[in-house]
Amino acid sequence: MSEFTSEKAFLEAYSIHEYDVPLLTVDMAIFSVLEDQLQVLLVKRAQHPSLGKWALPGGFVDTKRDKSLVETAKRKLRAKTGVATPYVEQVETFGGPERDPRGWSVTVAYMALIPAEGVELVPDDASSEVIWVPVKEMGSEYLLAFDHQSIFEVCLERLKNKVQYSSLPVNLLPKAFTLTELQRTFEIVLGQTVEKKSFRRRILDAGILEETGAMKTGSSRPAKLYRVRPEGQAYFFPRTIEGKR
Amino acid sequence: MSEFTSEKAFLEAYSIHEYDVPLLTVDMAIFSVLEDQLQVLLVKRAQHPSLGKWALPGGFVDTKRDKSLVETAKRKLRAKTGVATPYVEQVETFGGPERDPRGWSVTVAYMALIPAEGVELVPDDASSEVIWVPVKEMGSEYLLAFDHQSIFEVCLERLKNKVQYSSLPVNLLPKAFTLTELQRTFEIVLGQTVEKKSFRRRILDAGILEETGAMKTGSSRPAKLYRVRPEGQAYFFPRTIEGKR
DNA sequence: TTGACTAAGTGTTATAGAGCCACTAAGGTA
DNA sequence: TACCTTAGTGGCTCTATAACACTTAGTCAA
Repeated sequence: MSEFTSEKAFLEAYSIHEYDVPLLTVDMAIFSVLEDQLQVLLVKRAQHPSLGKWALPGGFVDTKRDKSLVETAKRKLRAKTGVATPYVEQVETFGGPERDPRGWSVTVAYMALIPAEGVELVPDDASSEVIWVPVKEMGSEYLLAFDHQSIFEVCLERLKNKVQYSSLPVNLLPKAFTLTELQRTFEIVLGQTVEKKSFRRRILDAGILEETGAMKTGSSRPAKLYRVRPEGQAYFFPRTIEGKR
Repeated sequence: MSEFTSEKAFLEAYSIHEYDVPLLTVDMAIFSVLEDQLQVLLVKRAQHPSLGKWALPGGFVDTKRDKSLVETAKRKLRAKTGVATPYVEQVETFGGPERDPRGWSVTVAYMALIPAEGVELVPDDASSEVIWVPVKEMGSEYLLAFDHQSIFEVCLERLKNKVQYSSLPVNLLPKAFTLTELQRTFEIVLGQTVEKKSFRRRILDAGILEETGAMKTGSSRPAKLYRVRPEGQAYFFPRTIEGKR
């Protein structure tokens, strides 16, 4: 039932402030590979609540400018890292009365994958410090604000899961890379080694890469350089990596 | 920076109503199989806005009672169908300035799978009618309120995708069922036939079912009845169903 | 120049879980 | 008792994976 006869009358009388609305934020787990380790980006909060604590980057939707939730996420990411074209994926939305001291709150969690090279971490007025932390050190060394530890764990699990059947890790590498570098990146995210021939066949047969034409030279046999085709950023393989038998 | 020295002082001065917060709702695509067809539950809105239009069931979080978002979803589902233990999965969260005439709004979309038998659809003060609609008729026959058509499509796509590598459709059947009935349910959701032997091997080798001991008799050879083991409600197969060669 | 070293890249077989299809089994019914 | 229908199986092919030894192409030091 409604006491309003027309929708127009209803909307004119409507004010969101009369209702008990939850607080809404967007948080991100931004992953990259540095120094042969999977790392996640943390910020030190420069604002209440939990001022001074480490947290996943995030914040409020700017209802004046953001046209969607993923825009909010990308805006936050760009502010911290300068990266304009990340791989971004919505992971899960968490809500409850206890997760934020300000009351019933909801956060939409995203994860992002970016290449480490050329990224410069920049603090802003919401965060006094911005750092990369190896995921292995999470949980012990760094105590996160709110429920960010469990949000981080969900994002990490999602990433580790997807490595097994998708090409997602290509988004962690620079524009051109060798197959060995790609394999190493997969291994770092997976947490185990993979067999060289199987890996190369899997990637090459998928047709998600193309040769740049250039070679990477070093102290041994030069390696072909590849780049990702547009459709290769989120390719799904017909089977998972099975791992050792 | 913050003008408050302590978090306590900050929280005492904090009022959510000073901020431009988005509207938050929870919506659900509730699926079931009736009359050999995959169907989705729709409600006719009894409230502004979009009064009188068809929509996915959903509504606001009850900040007094709900302890999490999935509780909100389950509460809505139970109110409409009476089903207390559905399979529920969060699908995606949608937000934007245009999707609701009341302003910048966010909806957390869930999908649910329930067995059709024994379900009684009950209207309440938010919905004047509650009906099952075959998914094939969606888009043409029923025009949904807000952006519910595209939310529905995302949920349907997620379901169709997951059928290929998970046991989710077991949640669409009553407590005991035959392998042929299970196969038929998979085929209905998949939208194509599957090969009998492969299907049985796949399901049985997974160890997600157990025999009830009883048989289903009819006008031909009796069939063994199975029930789902607890871990079988969301089992993931090592490979997808490949389909015809 | 050459041989050792290193990392890139390949040939080949084994394996697991899928598809295919014809077969047998067990009930009803005329 | 013959026949129909659906349940359930045997055994083959096919495909993408794992395994592992092998070849190739560069650097570097003697």
